[in-house]
Amino acid sequence: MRKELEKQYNPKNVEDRTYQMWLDKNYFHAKREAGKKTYTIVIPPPNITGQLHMGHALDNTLQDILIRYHRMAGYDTLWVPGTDHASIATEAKIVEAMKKEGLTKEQLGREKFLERAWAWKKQYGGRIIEQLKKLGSSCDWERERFTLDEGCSKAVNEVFCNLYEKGLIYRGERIINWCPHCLTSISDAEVEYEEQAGHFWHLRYPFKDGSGYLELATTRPETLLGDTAVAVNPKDERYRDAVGKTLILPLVHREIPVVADDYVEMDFGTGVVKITPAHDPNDFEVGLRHNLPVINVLTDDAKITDDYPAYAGMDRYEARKAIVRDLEAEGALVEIEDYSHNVGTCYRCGTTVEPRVSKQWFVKMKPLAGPAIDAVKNGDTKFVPQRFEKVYFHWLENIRDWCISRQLWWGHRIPAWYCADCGEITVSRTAPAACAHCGGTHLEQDSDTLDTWFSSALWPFSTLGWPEQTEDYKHYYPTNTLVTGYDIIPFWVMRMMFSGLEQTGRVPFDTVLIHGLVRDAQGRKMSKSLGNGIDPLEVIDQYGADALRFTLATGNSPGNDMRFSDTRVEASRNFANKIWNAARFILMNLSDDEPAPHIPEDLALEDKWILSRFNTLAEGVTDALEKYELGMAVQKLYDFIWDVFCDWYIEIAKIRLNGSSEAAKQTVKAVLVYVMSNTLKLLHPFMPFITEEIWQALPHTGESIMISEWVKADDALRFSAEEEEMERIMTAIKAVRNRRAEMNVAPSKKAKVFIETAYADTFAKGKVFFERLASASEVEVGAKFDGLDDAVSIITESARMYIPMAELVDFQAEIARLQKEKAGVQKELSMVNGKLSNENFVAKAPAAVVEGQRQAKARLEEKLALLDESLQNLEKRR
RNA sequence: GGACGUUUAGCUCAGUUGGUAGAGCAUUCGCUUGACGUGCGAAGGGUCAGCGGUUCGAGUCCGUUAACGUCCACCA
Repeated sequence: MRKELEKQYNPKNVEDRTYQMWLDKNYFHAKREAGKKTYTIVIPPPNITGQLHMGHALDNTLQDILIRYHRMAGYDTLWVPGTDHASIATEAKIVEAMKKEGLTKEQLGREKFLERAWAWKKQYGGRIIEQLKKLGSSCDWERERFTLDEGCSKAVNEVFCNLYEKGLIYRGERIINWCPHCLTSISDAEVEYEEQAGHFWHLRYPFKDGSGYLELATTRPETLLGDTAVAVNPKDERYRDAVGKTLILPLVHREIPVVADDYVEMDFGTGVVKITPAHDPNDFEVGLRHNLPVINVLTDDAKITDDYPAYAGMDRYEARKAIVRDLEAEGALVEIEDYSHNVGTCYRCGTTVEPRVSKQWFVKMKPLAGPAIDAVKNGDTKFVPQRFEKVYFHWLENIRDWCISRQLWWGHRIPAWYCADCGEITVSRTAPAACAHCGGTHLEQDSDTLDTWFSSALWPFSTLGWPEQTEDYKHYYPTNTLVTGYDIIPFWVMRMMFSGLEQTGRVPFDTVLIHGLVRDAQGRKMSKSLGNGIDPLEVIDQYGADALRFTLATGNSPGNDMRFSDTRVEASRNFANKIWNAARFILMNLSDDEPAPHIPEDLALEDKWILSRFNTLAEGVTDALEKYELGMAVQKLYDFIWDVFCDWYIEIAKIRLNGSSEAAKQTVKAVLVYVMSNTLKLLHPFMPFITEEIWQALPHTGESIMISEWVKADDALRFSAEEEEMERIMTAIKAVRNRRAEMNVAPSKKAKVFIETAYADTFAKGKVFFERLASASEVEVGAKFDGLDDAVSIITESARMYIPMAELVDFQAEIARLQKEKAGVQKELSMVNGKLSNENFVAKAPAAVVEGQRQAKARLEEKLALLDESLQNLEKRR
């Protein structure tokens, strides 16, 4: 007994069961099959802090489409899943949770804190994996990884030591971005700039010798405490004499020099800049050039240090007020001006970042950036769409050394030990027993951890077992496609590229497929603070995973943002339902012993037509997938299934299914099954659940659609003559429907149709279609009919049709209508003629285009002749 | 200041080797059509942001202007 399908598709009855079946059969597992080409994707590992959002849903839908397509197309396909420990984000969440219990990190201690972190990982890491499964992601769960697991940690240590040994990692005192809330350094990429309204405080610093003042302006008066110089441009005539003189720093009354440095813009403000090397990156550089002292005035949490008793313990904004007040009292404040400027904030918590001099670990970037740039320039890795190469190049070409140490506990601890005896550093892959320099045993490991992106950078190879030369690594590395959002290029893509090249000598992937952001229906970025995020799981619950996937894949072009709205998901849900009902119809007509899909022998016109159209579809979908045009592929499928297969072929198929010929029934059933089940294959990467469910219900060979063979275009299925014949018939049917609708004739009112045509053979084959699709009670095809002068006439390029409904004919209106139609045809024809009589066009345009125009001309002329003839007849009658 | 993107039907968007435009939704009209009203048939609606250029031919290539958006830089 064939399964009775419900009238509407209900994804809830299908999805979990189907996914479990795939898991049970182990279809997602890559088996390192000999002789097969490999196709590998490593997942951008979601943070364990959050849950799946629409961005993940898009990212993973695209990956799953590519993975499922390649698996069917015969590749040994691997999708490596996993999660990211997200050091700073996770640690912040745990600290926050602890705060509610009245606990701090320090009270708990490192070890206990890490226990909590691992418990967190277990709980939330697991949740996100479950969510990926709900989406239908066909990841190889046996190969699931975590950035902080043993293997990845080993890779991290290996890379750290390797770079250190090559002199590409160093420890040094530099100015870095410090987050006073997260209490850690962050990298340049982790700073977000935002425009803030602020002020310009104009100050004057007196010369020591009493010869007056230098006036300057600052946005951060509190840093005055750490000023160690004032700078002017060496070319600035106004201050030529001032250079080399000594100023008295207001409030502090320290003596500071006036230096000359090109960094100062003469045109901006007064052309005088106060220099605070400890709290401004540019000033730090100036300080280096002029050997200025570096005076740190702020604590970790951005409070004034005890060195300045008047302000000690005040946070930077309090101190600012106090200092401004005191400056005013001292007469050093000239004026306060409103000023809007960009302020760096922590991408994690939004706190204003404090540039700060601090001892940190860095990766020397210049030697690593070069090969990463070259690899994209010479095409070893390409971006889709290509324009994102520019973002990539821009970052690498302007890159500064990467600050990789973080004052956090949750992460890979830096494999460096400090010797209490000699003070030297020992960097080692495993905990050293003794100092490498003096042999002392009083070693203490660096308390810092590494930037979370340090381990992410190794993800394409660390997940495959590197640094061991594992079978997986040898088999699946380099990977093929990396799918990610454009916002993550500087954080991740770039770093994977230089890490892969440096460590493995090869690019980590050949293609980077970039997608945009998913925005809400108003085009706003989905965010927690706005509360406008749409939970993919709720969408799946309401409409099904296939509908969500289809929505995300459709009408989306690479690299562009997309808006997400319910009406779009509804359209996708309706599409799923349409497919479901097409299948239901086919199944209704099948017997229990229906043979597996095959192409029968005695094909009718419409069979050849649909097979030919299907063949074109298979070719187009495959082609689009190969070119990463997923939106194109899905559009082609939608159009074919709905407009071609359902609206035309199934309707026409009903004629034979209800007919008396058993042979014809077998043929049409076979074609229905063949086209349906093979179309489902093409659709499977996009809508895996419904396609599996229907495919299983249809006659089939094999266990599952997801491991069935991809459909290849086949020249034996190209029937261009039949396609043309069907086009003529379909155009005529549409014209009849159109005319009837214009005249408000109810479909139930059937009428005889006479078809005058030079294509009598074609229309003879299509006679029955008119009955089914154009409300014809009877159809006659002939070269010429008489006595139909009172009938409604309809003219296409291939035929003149008459419907005898004299009561509906108004001759005046009819003449006007035909004349209008004639004018239209004439206009088109003169355009075509214009082209064809243009020697340049005929000579230079491709032959196919010229030929197309010739055919168009012929068709238009035929139609024009038919129109003329009808008009003459009508004129005569009047 | 620099770079990039967007500007196509009322709305949201497709349109990839240049051959004078499509979809979904919305609107209007008609439909108990034996798979589906989450449906069927039909209709209206666009000088493809403006200007200039290349070309036989430009939504598509080049230049330029404008609006909007994003990223980068940061003149303190």
